[in-house]
Amino acid sequence: MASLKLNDIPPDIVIGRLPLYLRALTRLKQEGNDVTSSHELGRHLGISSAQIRKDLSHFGGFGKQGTGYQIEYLVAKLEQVLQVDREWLVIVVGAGNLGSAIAHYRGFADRGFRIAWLVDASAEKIGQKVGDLSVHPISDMQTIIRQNGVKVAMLAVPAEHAQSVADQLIDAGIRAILNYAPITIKVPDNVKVQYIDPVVHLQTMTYFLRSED
Amino acid sequence: MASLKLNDIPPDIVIGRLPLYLRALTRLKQEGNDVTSSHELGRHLGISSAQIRKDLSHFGGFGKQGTGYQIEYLVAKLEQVLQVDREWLVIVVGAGNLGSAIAHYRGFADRGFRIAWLVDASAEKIGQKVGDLSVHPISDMQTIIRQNGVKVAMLAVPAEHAQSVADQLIDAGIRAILNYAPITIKVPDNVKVQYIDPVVHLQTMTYFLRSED
DNA sequence: ACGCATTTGTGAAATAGTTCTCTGGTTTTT
DNA sequence: AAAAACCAGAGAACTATTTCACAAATGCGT
Repeated sequence: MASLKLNDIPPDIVIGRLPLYLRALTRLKQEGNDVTSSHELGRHLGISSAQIRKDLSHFGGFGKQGTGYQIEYLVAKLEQVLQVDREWLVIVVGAGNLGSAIAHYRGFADRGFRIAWLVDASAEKIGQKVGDLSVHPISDMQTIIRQNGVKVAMLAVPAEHAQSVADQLIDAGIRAILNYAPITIKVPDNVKVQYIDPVVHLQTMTYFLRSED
Repeated sequence: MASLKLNDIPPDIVIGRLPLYLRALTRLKQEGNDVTSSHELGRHLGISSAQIRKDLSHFGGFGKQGTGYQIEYLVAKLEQVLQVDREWLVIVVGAGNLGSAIAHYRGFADRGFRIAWLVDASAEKIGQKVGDLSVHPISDMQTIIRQNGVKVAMLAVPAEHAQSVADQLIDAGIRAILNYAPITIKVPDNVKVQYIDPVVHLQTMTYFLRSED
């Protein structure tokens, strides 16, 4: 297979920046650019050029001295590194306002993810149409995951149900959970979790809202 | 004023964890606990106890040897540090699926924020009811911000409009922007920005979805 | 009253991450 | 054709962050 050349073990924090590089590069491409440099990319992202070069160097030499990076090539490489050079099927748990908004969002498709199922616990939601999807009962959740080999889930249920739903997801084979519930969940080492809690971001910012300028 | 005792300048990364501590503490309180320890809190959050003690020590000694932390007291202190011991008025820009989901979400109120206005650029949305709010025209945005001294905004517009809307927000007095658009925006030093892009989180996780376990 | 188990806060040590600086190669300008 | 401007990659230096380890304080059980 020899899928990916690692010059050493890249720190997690580096992995977390790669999607940002990918996003910025895609935009630069859309704007008509064919090549870019660590300096230009850094300017777009508010990151030092040295950091970008160092980050990329963990995965191989993608650039050319004097020229910079061929955007198309670098995008392909980063997609390969992040394994989004394929399509991941995603199941969304919770068809409330948030789950529905996720199901409607058009921004997943061209970045490696297809929202393929939406499940909910409440009887009155079952069968309802949300965008292209119809809401499935949560009792079918594990079957859907197992039969389709789903590995990625988004969790948009109330905090009090997040842990038990996560347990069921993992039991059925889910290995990556994007958790919108404002609570830390416990998962085994072989499962990844990321969190989205807008209030955490807001509270981080209000800390700095002291000075009068 | 002498509002906050700082033993030294706390790193930004520490500030980013305080909302997580606050969230976990609030939950512990709800579950009927009155005191906790750095060890217990760390277990809930998947963080070492030493880190929690070190983080808190930047703002003063909130605990008691042998006993731990009085949750109510620590919550009050953290709210004070983060300045969420008051209510921040928030304006949401963009009344699409995402903006609407934000406007409906009940989780802001008890954590320091009140979603008070929802504005949108498209004529057909103006006047529509979204939860308790009605959609205002984006032409009123700066007036709303100025007249009410709004400092915090959430940005839920398409990527191509994010920068220009941000510029207008900042011009009107906004000092903290939570940006849901998948693009990095440029802001002056005295403005804080945080980003929420679910795809970035998903792509970070798929990197690790290599091994078969 | 005393010993033992707990627990904080903290300086020191250990890790981790970022920036600097230079080498070698490329492109553009004159 | 030479000079000047660019640029990636990488080791070294530097800075930041986390963990360790321990003194001092508290509460509990006997």
